[in-house]
Amino acid sequence: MSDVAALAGVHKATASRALNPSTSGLVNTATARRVKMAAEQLGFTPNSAARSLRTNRSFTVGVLLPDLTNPLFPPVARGIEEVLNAGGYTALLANTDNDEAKERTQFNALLGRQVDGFIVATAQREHPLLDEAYESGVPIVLVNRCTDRRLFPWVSGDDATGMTLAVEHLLGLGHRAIAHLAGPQTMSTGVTRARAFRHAVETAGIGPQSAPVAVSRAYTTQAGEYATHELLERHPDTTAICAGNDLIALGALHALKARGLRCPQDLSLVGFNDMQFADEFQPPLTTVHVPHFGLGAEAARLLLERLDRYEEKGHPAPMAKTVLLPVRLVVRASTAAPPPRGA
Amino acid sequence: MSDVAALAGVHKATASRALNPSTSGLVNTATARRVKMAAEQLGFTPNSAARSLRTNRSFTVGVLLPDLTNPLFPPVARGIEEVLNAGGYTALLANTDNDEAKERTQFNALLGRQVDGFIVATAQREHPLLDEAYESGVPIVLVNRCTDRRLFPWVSGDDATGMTLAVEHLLGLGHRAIAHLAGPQTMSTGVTRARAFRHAVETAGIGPQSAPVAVSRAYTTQAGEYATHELLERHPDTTAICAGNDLIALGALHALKARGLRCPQDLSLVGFNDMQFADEFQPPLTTVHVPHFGLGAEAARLLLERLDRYEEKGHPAPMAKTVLLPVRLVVRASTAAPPPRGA
DNA sequence: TTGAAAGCGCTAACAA
DNA sequence: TTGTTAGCGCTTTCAA
Repeated sequence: MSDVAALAGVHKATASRALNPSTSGLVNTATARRVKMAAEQLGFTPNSAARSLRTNRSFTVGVLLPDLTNPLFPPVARGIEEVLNAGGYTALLANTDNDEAKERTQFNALLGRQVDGFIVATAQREHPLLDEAYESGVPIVLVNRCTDRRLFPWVSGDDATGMTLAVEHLLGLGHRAIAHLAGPQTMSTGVTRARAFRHAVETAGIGPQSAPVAVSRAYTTQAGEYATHELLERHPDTTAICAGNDLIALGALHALKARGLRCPQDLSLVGFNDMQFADEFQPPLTTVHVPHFGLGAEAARLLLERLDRYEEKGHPAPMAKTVLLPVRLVVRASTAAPPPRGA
Repeated sequence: MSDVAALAGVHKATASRALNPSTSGLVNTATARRVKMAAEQLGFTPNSAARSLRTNRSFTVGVLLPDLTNPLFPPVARGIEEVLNAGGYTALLANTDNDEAKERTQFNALLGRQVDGFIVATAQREHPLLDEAYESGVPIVLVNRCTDRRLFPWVSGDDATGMTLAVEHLLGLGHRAIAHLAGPQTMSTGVTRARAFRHAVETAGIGPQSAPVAVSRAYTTQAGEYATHELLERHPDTTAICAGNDLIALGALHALKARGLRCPQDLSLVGFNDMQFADEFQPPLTTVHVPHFGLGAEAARLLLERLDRYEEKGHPAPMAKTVLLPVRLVVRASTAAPPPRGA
């Protein structure tokens, strides 16, 4: 930087001002141009560590994900990356594997790296770490899941509408014995979708005994498979299943095969999320499409907004606003009319 | 840090020494303990920007990937993350979308963030950016793909053996008209697998006319589908296909369906990589399993080694060593004996 | 074994 | 509009 200043024949402070978009207005246009030329010529790259040290901002955002290997999250990460990069920020991804201790470690490591804020996709309904983080005042935006205490801005797909769409689709096909394979009830997505399911079947005049809810202990294929067996043992007359997400639905598919049940001829199945390759399952899965890239992008936008206000006016009262992105039902081959009665 | 030093009753330089594992040997054991207690008590986190500024190292590594959304790369990223974190480093992931300009931008952005080195999964056989990077001396390790100029250490699955396994499996089932849907020949994986294919069929005494190679213009479902149609137009008597990767194989599956061909009854198909959900395809895909997590982990290990040597003795002659991890064939339902002759 | 002091590269308050 | 100066928090050389 001194070299650039020297080459341009100005003081390094002036060079700094010229090179920084937010302060380049303070400098003579001609001088600024001269400095930029010099910087270009010398291939100057500002030292971000020095800048961070001085400004107390790293232009870096920590992103807490359960697991990059879950096909749900790469699109979210891409959406976040896209918006953050455009704003001059970099995302630091960290996987927590749904492990509270690991999450704490990652969170602290990220804090040590002076991240300016967090985007968190790992929220549980009760979340001590997030409660503490709230007290500390770090800017945080939640994506996909939220905590019961609505402390932070939150971006999600419109789960309730999605589940309603799924149930109505099944109803329209003639199903009257519809079950829900709910996700874990420790997560907001698990209860929101289950609640919407109950409301939708009730509205259709279907009693709880014809619309059982089984809870899968995780959003995984394995847990979904297990829960399906359990469900069908107790409710063998079920003709359709709404799964808490696509992985649970995939597990259900496995369970059906194991029981010699055909999908959709014997039993219809609807997933949730429309994750990558859901259309390659056997049969291709009818599911609720959630715009995951958009979720990430919007979450990043909210955080950037907060970060910029943070910079300008100090700590504003954080607004725990909710952004629900629209979802739609994608009908594929896993749903059909129920088998004829008594078959 | 000054606070910690004060609480422990020592100078901040001593505190620094006590807290840093590599210099804590220089300090009295009792003093060191006292300092650590104080740090704990105050919840002290060292400012990484200040450390970076002073030491000229960020303990950060840039990772260039084509696209996180391609199921190949999340496991690689996880392997990298695991090893890097254990060594006190953080990975900065960047997606290039196979776009040279975007890659350059990302690379420079990462350099601006003072990364200590790179792990690159985007290598093309000819790669100007990597040539320049080599001149500049930044530590770099290649993963999965490599350049023709073997400038950097490189970690990959044993593609040649994998392809041989695939061909031998097909041969064993009785196939004598085997085609290869090669990946782009601008990438090392594309040519290595194609070369191994040619060698394997030749060894089996099958002439080139019975073992055609069609080149897919990308490692995507779409490109694979297109290439399959092209291949089958010209070689309708093909009874088995070795695909350059699983996405190409998936495209082939689509093409077969479109042409009214059944897999594996009419045509057998082998993929490459054993990506997530390859076992959910219709039919479940026989493919060559590549240990992607291991690839990432090993690449990170090589880079860390280089980085540590770098620190200790200045710039050593970089060794362009190659590490090939073992692969294995996973037989599923997309391969079977060829249809009876004349059928 | 510890303390003193300098300085990494940048930005921002203040002065000119 | 530009220059001067101080200092962000840490590490490291040198001296004690």
